[in-house]
Amino acid sequence: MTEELSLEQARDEAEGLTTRILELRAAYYDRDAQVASDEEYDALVLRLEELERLFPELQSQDSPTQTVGGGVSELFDPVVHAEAMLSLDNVFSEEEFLDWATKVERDSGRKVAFLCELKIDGLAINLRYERGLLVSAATRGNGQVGDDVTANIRYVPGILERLEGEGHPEIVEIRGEIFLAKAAFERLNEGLAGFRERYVARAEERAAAKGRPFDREKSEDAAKRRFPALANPRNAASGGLRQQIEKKDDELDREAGLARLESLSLYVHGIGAWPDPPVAAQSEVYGLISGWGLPTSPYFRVEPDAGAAAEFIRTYGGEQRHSVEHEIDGVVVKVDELALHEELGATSRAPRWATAYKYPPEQVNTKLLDIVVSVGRTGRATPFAIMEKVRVAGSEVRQATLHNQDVVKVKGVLIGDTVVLRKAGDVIPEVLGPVAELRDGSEREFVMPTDCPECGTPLRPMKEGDIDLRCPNAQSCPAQVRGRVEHIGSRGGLDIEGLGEVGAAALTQPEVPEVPPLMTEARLFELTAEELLEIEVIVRDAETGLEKEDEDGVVRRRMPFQKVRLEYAPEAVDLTAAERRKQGFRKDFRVVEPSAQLVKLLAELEKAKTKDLWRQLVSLNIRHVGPVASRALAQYFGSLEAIRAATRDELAAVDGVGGIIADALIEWFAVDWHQEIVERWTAAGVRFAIPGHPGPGAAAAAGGVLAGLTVVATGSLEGYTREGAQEAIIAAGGKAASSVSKKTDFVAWGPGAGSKLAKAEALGLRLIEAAEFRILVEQGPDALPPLPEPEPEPDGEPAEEA
DNA sequence: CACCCTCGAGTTCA
DNA sequence: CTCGAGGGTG
Repeated sequence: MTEELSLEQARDEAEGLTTRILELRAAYYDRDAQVASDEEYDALVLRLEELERLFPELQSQDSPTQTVGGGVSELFDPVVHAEAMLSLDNVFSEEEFLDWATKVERDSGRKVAFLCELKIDGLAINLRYERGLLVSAATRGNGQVGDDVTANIRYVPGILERLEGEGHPEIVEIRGEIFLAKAAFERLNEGLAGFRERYVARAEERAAAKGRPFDREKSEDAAKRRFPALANPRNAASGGLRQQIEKKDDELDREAGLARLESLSLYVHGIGAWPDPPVAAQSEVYGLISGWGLPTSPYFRVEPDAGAAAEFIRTYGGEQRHSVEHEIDGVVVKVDELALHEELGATSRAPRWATAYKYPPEQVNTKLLDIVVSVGRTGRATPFAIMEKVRVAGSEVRQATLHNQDVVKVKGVLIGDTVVLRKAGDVIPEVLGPVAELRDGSEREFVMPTDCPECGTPLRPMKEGDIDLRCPNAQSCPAQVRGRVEHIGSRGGLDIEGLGEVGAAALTQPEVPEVPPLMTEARLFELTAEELLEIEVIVRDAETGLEKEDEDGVVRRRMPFQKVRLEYAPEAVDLTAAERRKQGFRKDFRVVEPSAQLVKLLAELEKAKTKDLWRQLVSLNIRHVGPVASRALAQYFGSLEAIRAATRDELAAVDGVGGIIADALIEWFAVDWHQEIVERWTAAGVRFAIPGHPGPGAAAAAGGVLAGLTVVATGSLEGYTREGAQEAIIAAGGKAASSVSKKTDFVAWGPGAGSKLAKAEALGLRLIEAAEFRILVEQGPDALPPLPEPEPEPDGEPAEEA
């Protein structure tokens, strides 16, 4: 998909396609002569799907791609709506919205008030009442004809068989939205887990009764297929309403089906054709409907002008979006005055007096192309999803972790599935689950490999009962060595420039046969320019993946002191590790364009030899020994030799170190190849000591202006790097904590501060900014300007002022 | 036995 | 930056 397409072009094309598809469908349902071949129809739908993948914001619930199996399903009787359920035109930005509002005001020739309401991400429904009695409930379908779901709808709370109150017309179509509230969605998913358990228990009983053997695993799989976890509220609502509830004779099936229906909610938001309404404004219609006993949304407001309406849109697009009980995909803005509806009229597909402001989707559908397994520095084998690139919550996502094989199973995703993707906490991509309705049978199950994908060693759990599988070949598994070397070079470790992801891969990847790679990190500090100069990689064409050749033959470039740009190579994904290496791919990347920088890396390595002891300790990659424990140990013992010589009790005596960490240290030092690392690093000149340290047990002279105080820094503090701020706190004798708790004394914050600042505010902690932070670490807390007396009264927080 | 904290892993962005 | 796991501390 290399086409360049603007959003506008795509939208125009999608609208054309939508119209054409709906026409064809209508023709089909009117039993008209076939106006197009099935292939032509399919091609239209395919193209629309492709556009919606490229531009998820074009996707809407009334899109023909969202109605399964070509719109109105054969499983349900068709219902012809008395009045067509029009869709709404969409706007995607404040600018577009204001343009629309301006036009409406101009066409109206007077001041217009707008009714704003949250657009629920659910299913549109049309309820037909005759003489106050519910006669049918239908989905929107194609706008003209929908699916009859009357049998199901009766179980949805809030639906009335008979309208209450007075004054309803003889025949009335009431439009609303069926949805699953977020909390109900959570509860329903928990409930489904219960059904799975009951299903398995029943299968076991039945097997026992018949004296047949019982295969628990198989039964659990069957339970998962029968009562699958639900991916997201919208799909769950849609699936729930489209059950064949009356045909379910199995007790569990029926019960689960009812639970799904009873979890749904309804809000009504309009009335179909109604020639002489007794009210003058749309907002009053809601009062009327409420009077008949049907639920209306509490999230609506009449705004006096377009500016106020835009404010409403902004409010619910931001912070408030998550505080609403249900998912929101936008705001519907209607002209409030009913008389104007007539005047403004409608186009063939949408009224002119209303528009839908669409928020950027937080959840999108995308294709799960593959599930591959990677091994990290600790040897843990982690499956992750490779998806068709898709934009979600403001960035493009292609990968998401699936943690382990159990999570893959629980989520129920198959390779080839269309999956629902979101960003948890707006940052971390997460696969929620499959859209099972869109399966075509070509999907296949993910099988967790039994062997390490990089070194072939059989994977196994570390301890009995562990879900995580690990590669036990810690010493020489390329993935683990690479990971450890990268960790050594990282900022939290020895902070070596040039030894990041690429550098580590280049040094450890045993892909050039004539040069021995770093088989473990033991040789890291013995590297010489001569040796490094030998390492070469084959340059490949980014398009074809073929080896590049010049007049001397295959082009080879030197590594790793040559800067390399890596590019994602999807074609490498299906290869085994050995094949990948042979073909010159690094993991799933290919080398695109090398260029020079060696001396720098060697100089950096040289510098690292005399860096702080705690950094060197971190670089040994000992379980549970991160920067904090390392600092404590380094400060207390003063040298690696002293730590190595210490007993378990002596180690555990250090503040912040307990039995487990002590054990981890002792076990680490007992391993031969670990000792070799220490020996060779020492021989190469790594200092492993704090110069002038008096020796073990000499507790750090507790001093400094911040003694006994805990400070957390968050966001960017002017004049400090993230690291620098921590150093400053520690240098002043304070504790630099990584998370905010009520034991925190000060929270220094700057631009970009996130949840930590929010938490600090909630806890009522003392907040300081960069300038005050400087005073704090240089002169101590007493030098800070006094806190203004907190007003005992109104309106909470004092405004923060610079 | 509660907290509260750190570790470790994963991800994408500027 | 966030989460879960599992550590340490009071």
